[in-house]
Amino acid sequence: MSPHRSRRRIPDATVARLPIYLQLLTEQLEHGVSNISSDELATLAAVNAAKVRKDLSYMGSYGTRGVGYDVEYLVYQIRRELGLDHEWSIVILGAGHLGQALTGYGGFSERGYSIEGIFDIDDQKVDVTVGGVRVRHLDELNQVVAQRSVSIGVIATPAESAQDAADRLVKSGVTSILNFAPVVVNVPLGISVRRVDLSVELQILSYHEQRRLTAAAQLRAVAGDSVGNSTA
Amino acid sequence: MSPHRSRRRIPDATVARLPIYLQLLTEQLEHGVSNISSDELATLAAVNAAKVRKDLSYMGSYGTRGVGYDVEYLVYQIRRELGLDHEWSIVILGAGHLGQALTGYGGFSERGYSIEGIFDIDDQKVDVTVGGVRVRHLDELNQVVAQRSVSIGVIATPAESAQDAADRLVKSGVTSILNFAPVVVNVPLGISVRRVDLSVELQILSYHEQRRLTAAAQLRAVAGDSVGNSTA
DNA sequence: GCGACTTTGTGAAGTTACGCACAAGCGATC
DNA sequence: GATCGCTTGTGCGTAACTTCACAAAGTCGC
Repeated sequence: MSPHRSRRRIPDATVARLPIYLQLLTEQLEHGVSNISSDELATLAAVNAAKVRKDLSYMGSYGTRGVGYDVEYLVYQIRRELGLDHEWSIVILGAGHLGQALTGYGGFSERGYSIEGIFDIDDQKVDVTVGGVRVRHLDELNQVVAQRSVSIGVIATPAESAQDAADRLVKSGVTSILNFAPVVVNVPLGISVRRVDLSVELQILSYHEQRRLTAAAQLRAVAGDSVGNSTA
Repeated sequence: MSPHRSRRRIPDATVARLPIYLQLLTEQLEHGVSNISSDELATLAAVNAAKVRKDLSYMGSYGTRGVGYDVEYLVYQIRRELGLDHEWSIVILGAGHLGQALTGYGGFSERGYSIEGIFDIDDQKVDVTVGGVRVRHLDELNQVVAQRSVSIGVIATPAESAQDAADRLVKSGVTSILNFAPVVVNVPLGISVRRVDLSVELQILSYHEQRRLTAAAQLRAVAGDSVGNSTA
């Protein structure tokens, strides 16, 4: 997939779990926990302990046998691996509820993402301040991206404006895009896009709920059969 | 994992993709496209065509060789499989920006999720109307869940209130929980929880951006070496 | 109706991820 | 400083997922 690979490649599945570990470990650190075993971390993350150890081993071996891992050092290593050891400048396009929620979402600044600007095309929203950040007009995007060397853009617009937002981001020089709008946006080669659809997880959830319900119904039907087997 | 399995089990990886297909197909339908090939759908979803065909085959074989798939029928089948052929009643806990964004998010109602209530513990927020829904006090939760037979609860509270929200949801009788707060919540056995951390995808994105940057730096270093090897 | 062309459905091969099981290593205790 | 208990790091078998490749099955034009 990726044409570039430095010395040790970390599996995608592991990369997807690192943020979870990082969050749990940071939490533990705040609670004064300075050492943790793979077993404990596995319980917190609801995964297998061997998986935790293998995941962590991709970053080098930082645990002590018989003891566990130093939480602070682990946090440092994961942050470094994820590129969170320096600030990332990001911009948010769309100052609706979602844009505002993202701006106010502590998880971003907490992890080293600095919101350099939130933009909207609607003059009504421009100049309003949300979460300490003044909303700017979309026309100022290029300037801000260039000046603050922004490399990541977040699309929080309605679906119909998402492609336009993506185009403007690309033109401004952003190289990675996080798309919260429920559409697939087209971008030139070399630009990374990741999509987050807030309703996808809900649908996965209802799929399982659905199965649970039908399974229960079938059990009832079978039980009924074995008693008065008239409905063969 | 799941103790129940009806006739044909659909792989998790496929279930996770079905919502994407559904959304793309619905979009196509709106554009007047009535037939689609696995190849076209694969391009839209940015995946392999064989994967699309295999995914769709788990729901039974609804395509026509030499022609493709009937978009409308496919939409119907996916919806049925995901349990979207009937309405799901959901409640949202937390009326902050995220809760409001979710309430106003078209993707929910569009797919058959009916927001039966949005709740907050803060009296300041209670009785305000967001997205056509009046914010209620958390104390009314049990009543609404019972009356409207709600089975899915969404947590959109700050991290520190998430566990309390989960407890209240479980007590009220909800059996599936979608958690947007960046913490892991504990629930009794038999309750499904899925977590969505808005910053996880951002971290995966910056991981790749990071790698891209270091790969480029290494290339420059190598190029520099071969030209004027003074910076060994 | 027949041949050329298209696209599905799916065995089989290939790839990635998971988890067991255990040797290796570290700390503590006497 | 040897023994014991605990936890890491990882080789390896297995499972899940992806992709290839092609026969089967359909359409279309003549």
